[in-house]
Amino acid sequence: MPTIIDISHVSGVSKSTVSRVLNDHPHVSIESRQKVQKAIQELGYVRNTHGIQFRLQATNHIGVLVPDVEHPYFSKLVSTLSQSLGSIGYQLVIYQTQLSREYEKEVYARLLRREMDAVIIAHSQLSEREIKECIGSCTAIICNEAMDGEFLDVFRLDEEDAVFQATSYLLSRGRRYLFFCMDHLTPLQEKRWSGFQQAHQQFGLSCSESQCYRGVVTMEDGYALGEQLFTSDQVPDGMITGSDFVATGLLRAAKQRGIGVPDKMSVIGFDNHPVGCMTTPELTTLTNCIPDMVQDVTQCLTQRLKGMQSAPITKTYKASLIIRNST
Amino acid sequence: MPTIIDISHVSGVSKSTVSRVLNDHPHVSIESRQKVQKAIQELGYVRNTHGIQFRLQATNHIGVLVPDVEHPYFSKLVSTLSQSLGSIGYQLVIYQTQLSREYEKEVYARLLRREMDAVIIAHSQLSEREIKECIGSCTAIICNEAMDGEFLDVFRLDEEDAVFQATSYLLSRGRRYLFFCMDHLTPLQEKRWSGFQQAHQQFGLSCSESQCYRGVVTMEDGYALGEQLFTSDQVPDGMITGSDFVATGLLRAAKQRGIGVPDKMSVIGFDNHPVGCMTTPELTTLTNCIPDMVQDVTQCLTQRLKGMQSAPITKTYKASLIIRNST
DNA sequence: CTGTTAGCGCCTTCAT
DNA sequence: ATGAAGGCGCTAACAG
Repeated sequence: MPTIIDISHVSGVSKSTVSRVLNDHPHVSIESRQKVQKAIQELGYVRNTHGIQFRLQATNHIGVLVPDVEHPYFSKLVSTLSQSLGSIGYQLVIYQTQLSREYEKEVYARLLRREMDAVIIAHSQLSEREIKECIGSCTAIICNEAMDGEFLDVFRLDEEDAVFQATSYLLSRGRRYLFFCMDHLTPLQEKRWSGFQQAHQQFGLSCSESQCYRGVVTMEDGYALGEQLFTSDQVPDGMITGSDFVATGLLRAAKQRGIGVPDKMSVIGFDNHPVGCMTTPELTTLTNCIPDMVQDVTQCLTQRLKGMQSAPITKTYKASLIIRNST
Repeated sequence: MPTIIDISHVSGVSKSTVSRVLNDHPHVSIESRQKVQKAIQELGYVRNTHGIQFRLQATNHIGVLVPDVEHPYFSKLVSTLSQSLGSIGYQLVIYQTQLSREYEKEVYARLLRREMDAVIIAHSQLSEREIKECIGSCTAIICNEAMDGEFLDVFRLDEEDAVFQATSYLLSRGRRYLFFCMDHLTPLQEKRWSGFQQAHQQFGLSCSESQCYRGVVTMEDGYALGEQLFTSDQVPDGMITGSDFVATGLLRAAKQRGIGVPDKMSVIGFDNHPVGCMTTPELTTLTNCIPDMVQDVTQCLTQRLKGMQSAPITKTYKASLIIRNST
């Protein structure tokens, strides 16, 4: 494999000049430039990224922490992030935690070792303080997870408000026995539950922990929960879910158990996934904020990697309720 | 940032010994080991991955080429690959081509520059020969795409057989006017179309290009196609699709247009995604082979990266038809 | 078991 | 506009 030294020999200039040509520096004579380019052609030279990364102590790789990219929300997020970061020269490396705290810490250890230039945390099982302790002065941005922004930049949906909107809407339509399903247990999901509770409070109604189901993530989970719930003697008149997929599973179970939607029961999804338009009835849902969030995260990240030292930035986005036929 | 030199000073051994401790080499006295570990503690030393990668000329990063990770098939594939490779110390870097030949070539250029140790090609717009020309002696494995295995290792579903099975099944049940929808135009999709044609041939029936729709990828695409087809005067009595999502869209359109499934028309999906159990009727579908394929790809990749020089390996997996209520 | 030594390929000051 | 020189952090012969 030829190196810039070989190029410098063949082209008759110094390796400094070769490097300058390679990096499009100004103040290189056209003549030198051409000699170098000719030598590059002749020798079939390709730059060795390891040398560059070593010298610059940067990889141009950004890690992203997600529970699992198979989850439609996270695959959308990863797709959008990869596009956005790719367009400015960063590559996205996937780290699927599968909810393991140990694995998550391992990723932060890799960050310390400089295996990546920064990490985007879309899901975490640690507290913001714990994360900060793990990463030291490395760059990390919270994107999606509902941290407080005490130590780190945070970009997130107002989850509390989102579920508050959905819950209030059902309560305002006279529904009185609602159930809520959350995903994996994280700060984000707790905020959602809090929104559920607050809406009840606002209406002067009470609700209890027994109306909250945890660990309901997939279509199958939604279906299984529906099968259980709709054959019990405590059939709800409204369900608020963590994703359109879960809601789809619930609709399926409701149909099989003869529970009319929206007559007897309302169902609200989350994320405005296309699947919500394919169900019968079509799904009322909450929008997420992936496009805006990714854009802001990308910008913030580039600033931080350039060395910007300002206080942590927090930005919150509002969901909107898209009303279709399941409510 | 302390380096192994700092450690060697503090611990009173040479940097070689420090390196040996760091890499768990045998032939290091317990005494030295302890001194080094103590110094590492004291100084808060963390290894610098750039130095290691530079020295070893390896990144432990594997690229994966997909059209888009938002596509459920590819998000499943990426998820499984990431898990499998992660367990043996490789990280997965996403490259979404969005069907761009130029971008794909750019990724191969990065491979040449050693930005990654190898690339897994799950989708390509180039011929196998073109790919080989781009990557030279670098490591690339075809995983999913239907190449011939002339130059590269290939792990793939027998797409022809899969669609042959599906088509034959419908023809054997008396269906006579079938339509086929394919995804993006790639060798893989052409094989599928070929399976469709062969099944017709086997039954002594003819079929024409007009029965083949291209670029039908998402639920919305399936729905739009259904809307178009089912309001025309050429309503098919069977549809074979490239994914369960497309099939779901078709079912939706059929329902809206009053075309009974499976009475008037059969629909067959692909991939055995959970969504196929949530539709009405439940979807007949073809299995993919992601788990087996990923396992074999992982093994092959490690061999290649260890320097194995054997002739290209080709392995083909068979799909099986899962019959539910849409046929 | 340990230390010495020699780079891996590149970028970047500092001269000129 | 160009060249010389130094060094980023680490591993792996090699010699003892």
